[in-house]
Amino acid sequence: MKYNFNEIETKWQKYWAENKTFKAINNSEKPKYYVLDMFPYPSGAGLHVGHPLGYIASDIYARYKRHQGFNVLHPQGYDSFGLPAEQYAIQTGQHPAITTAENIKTYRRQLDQIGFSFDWSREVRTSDPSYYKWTQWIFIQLFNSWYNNDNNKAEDISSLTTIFSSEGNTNVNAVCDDNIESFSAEEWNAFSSEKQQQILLQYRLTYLAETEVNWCPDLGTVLANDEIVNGVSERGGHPVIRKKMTQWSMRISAYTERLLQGLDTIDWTDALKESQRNWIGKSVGASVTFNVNEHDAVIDVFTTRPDTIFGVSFMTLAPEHELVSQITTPEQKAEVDAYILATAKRSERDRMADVKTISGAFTGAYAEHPFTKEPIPVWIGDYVLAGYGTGAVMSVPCGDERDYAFAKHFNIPIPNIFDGVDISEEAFADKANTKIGNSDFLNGMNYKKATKRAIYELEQMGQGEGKTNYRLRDAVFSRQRYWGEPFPVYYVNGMPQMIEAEHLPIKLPEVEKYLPTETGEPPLGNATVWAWCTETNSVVSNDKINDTSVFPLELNTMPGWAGSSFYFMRYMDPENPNEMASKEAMDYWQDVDLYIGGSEHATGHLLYSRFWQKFLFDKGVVPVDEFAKKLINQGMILGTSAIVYRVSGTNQYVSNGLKGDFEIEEIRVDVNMVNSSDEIDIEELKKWQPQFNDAEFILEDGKYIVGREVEKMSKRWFNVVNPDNICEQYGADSLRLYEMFLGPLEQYKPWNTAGITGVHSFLKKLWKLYVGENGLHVNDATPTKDNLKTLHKTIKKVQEDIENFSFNTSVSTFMIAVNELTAQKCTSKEILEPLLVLISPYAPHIAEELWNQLGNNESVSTAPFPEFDASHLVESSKNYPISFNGKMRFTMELPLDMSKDDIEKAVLGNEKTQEQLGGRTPKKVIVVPGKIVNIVG
RNA sequence: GCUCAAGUGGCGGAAUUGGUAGACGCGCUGGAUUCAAAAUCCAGUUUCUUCGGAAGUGUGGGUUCGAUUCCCACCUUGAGUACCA
Repeated sequence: MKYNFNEIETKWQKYWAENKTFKAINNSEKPKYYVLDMFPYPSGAGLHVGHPLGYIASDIYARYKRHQGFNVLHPQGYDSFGLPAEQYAIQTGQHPAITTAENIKTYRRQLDQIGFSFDWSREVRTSDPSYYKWTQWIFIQLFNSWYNNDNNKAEDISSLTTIFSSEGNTNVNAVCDDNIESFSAEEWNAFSSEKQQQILLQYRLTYLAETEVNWCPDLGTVLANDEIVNGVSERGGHPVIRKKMTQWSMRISAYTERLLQGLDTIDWTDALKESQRNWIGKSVGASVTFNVNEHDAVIDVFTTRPDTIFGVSFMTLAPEHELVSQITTPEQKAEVDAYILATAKRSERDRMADVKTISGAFTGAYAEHPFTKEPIPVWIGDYVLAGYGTGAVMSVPCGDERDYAFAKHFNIPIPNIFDGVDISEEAFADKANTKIGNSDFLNGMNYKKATKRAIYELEQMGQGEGKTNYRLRDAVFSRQRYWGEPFPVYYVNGMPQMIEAEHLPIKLPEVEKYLPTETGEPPLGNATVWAWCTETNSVVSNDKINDTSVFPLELNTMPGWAGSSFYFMRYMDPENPNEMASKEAMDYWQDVDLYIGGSEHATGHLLYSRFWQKFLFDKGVVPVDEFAKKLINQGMILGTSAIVYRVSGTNQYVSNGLKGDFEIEEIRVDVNMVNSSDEIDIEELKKWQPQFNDAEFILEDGKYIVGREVEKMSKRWFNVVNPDNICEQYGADSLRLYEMFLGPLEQYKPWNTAGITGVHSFLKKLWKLYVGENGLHVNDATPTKDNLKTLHKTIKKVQEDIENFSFNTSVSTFMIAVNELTAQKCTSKEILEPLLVLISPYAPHIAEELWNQLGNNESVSTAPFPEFDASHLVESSKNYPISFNGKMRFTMELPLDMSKDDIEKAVLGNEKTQEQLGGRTPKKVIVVPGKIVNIVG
């Protein structure tokens, strides 16, 4: 009987689906274990071999945990709202729901053929109304909450209005907008309802505000900070400009400190934690207020070095700073205006790229130093960013490189306030080795002391206070797109109102066109049935809008990260129509034990999810405030592109080895036309694209050899390898083993189809170990010592590997085990049966088939993981390596229970040792028990 | 610029309390089988070598009887971040 992988794999995939082998139950005697993958966005291109890498790893772990007796939750679903489906709809008019459903079908087929142990009964789709009902529900919860700094948690908005109506807002310690006017209880109660709503918006955890946002004209939408890379949009690389718009925002700033501290409680990689820390960007320092001379104005600055306040010799404002026009003197106006114009013309990107050029302008105004009362010139400069801190800095040229360079460039004095430090060449920014001088009451103090004292003095004068600043901004939550969650919001007199939870979901309306309207409104502006009737509590036609009961609905939709910020909780109870998930389900599953996914989500999905989880925890909805205990980032599988070389200006193509003699252009061609020796099939190439139809080829040794380049697997490089082909040719088990065998999980590694024959022939050998020409040749023979040794060292190694996520090395371990057992002619069931359990997480189909052939009726996945017995590995003696002066010379068999002294005697009495020593007496003999004997002569 | 990670055969990669470097696989070489090919099996495969050995884990130092592993400096590559006051 041959190893017919196609037949076996189809058979068992069908069996698992029909028997619901991997269905997880929400209560069990067994301990729970939750293994989660980052769910995919179902793109039109389908899966390539790079996509399943993380899924295979998590599947191995999930199957391993089942063998260990855990009740395992291992779900999968689709992040199915998003831009590509919408852009496809704009081009073709096809409804995104239809294309998305088609894509999901392809994904499901491709995932199924790899043999994952997902519990598909728990599938979620973020674009499904029964799912986004809960996305909308969470939005309403956020709207109805404020953040109380006194007890450090989110509270219901009703507790805030209670305080307002009894004592006003002066004692409220909340995370809210800046510049809130204070009011008394009487004033609050006298405010109109609209005014009250306006004020509450400044406290709510999601709020509507006119803010400066990142507007991407080409995409026709605003973007969050994490969707912008190097000043252009992450998707498509379009330019992004700053623009003031009224938008929904999420008050994630309320959670900065808890998001930071929570990182210490979870087992995520240091790199990932570090990038979240950087993104949050905490810096501790002080805010200082400088009075502007001859103006009724103050400049607030944030500084991390209040200890250097006596070193201030000028101040710098961002060119966009609101005070600039107010304080600029008539003489300086022309220069300042010209500078502002020049910087406005430069794109964000130019400004970032060019950090060396120093530029700025003097406003003519002076501020007053809070202690010395000296006048300080006020400049503007584009090295100060409007978006960070207050958009103004106190410049201390002796202690900051940028201030130093600016001062040098404009000939501003550089007073030295550091004792015994030479600042004639560069600034001294070292906090640790500072002794302050020339600074009145700070003289002689170190950084720590001086900082404390300076803040104290500033507070005494009412000119400043200790302050912590964060880089993390509130997250803009509106998108001007069609294919996203609609907001459960309608407007009465311009004020947003929430639709009551019992009327959710508010389903996405049908539209004729998916593009924004001519007036710049989002695509939902094209909907004709998109108004809310408060009498019937339903969506009605726009033409019924009146002032009393029918109101316009919000036209924006939610961003991509909304639906992915709680899906891991919904998996626990995905069909529940009454709750996001039942309390029993959440109490049972608690959180994700192992989360595997790409590191590109470090500052997006993974930060927002933590934010929502903490909020839902505050509200008592979820039982824990970090959703994933452990997280692993899998690396990427790269493609190996194939390149042909066209001789410039001709239709001739030159082989790789000869290209040096020509002026050439590189053209990437489909890797599937190239064999493992980098030789391309010329006939296929000619047919592949019209430009090659009558091309001529300059060959080497009668062949055309392509060039190779390792890069991201992508359609545009024609280097995509489809898992369908691999499964068909070698089987899913080969694919699974090979993806693991390629290298460490976290690493980036190139795909090379040629290498798969190694793991494939291993599976054939494994099959042959069990099945011969005339059927199964496994019997009840008593295992030999060698059999047991092979089995148990394999158990030990595989278990260690899985627990350390070193899946690549256990594939080698299996190969060695099968080779050894084959050489030992092992037929013993006692050995061969547990071996299948070890292999089944990696290659489940073949394991299931052989397990079944051995006469088991239950799935192999229900079998316990074999127990390791060290006694089979213990030896009575060991080959000790003997070295002379550190050089390995020979080995010597010695009993394991021998004492140190006896080993020394035995070694020195040995003939070979005598030979090595050549009559000399050794100075020293070093014995490391169980390892080595070293003789020093 | 800063932060982090990594540098081992032709290639992917093994090797952790510091103890025989190159496991396992690909590729390559030779052989068996075959009319031939594929498949399969066997042997070999770090480099140099006067066949005794010698050198060898990015480079240069250090600690140690002994270093791929620990320490210092440097070089290279990759990732992240970037005027954050």
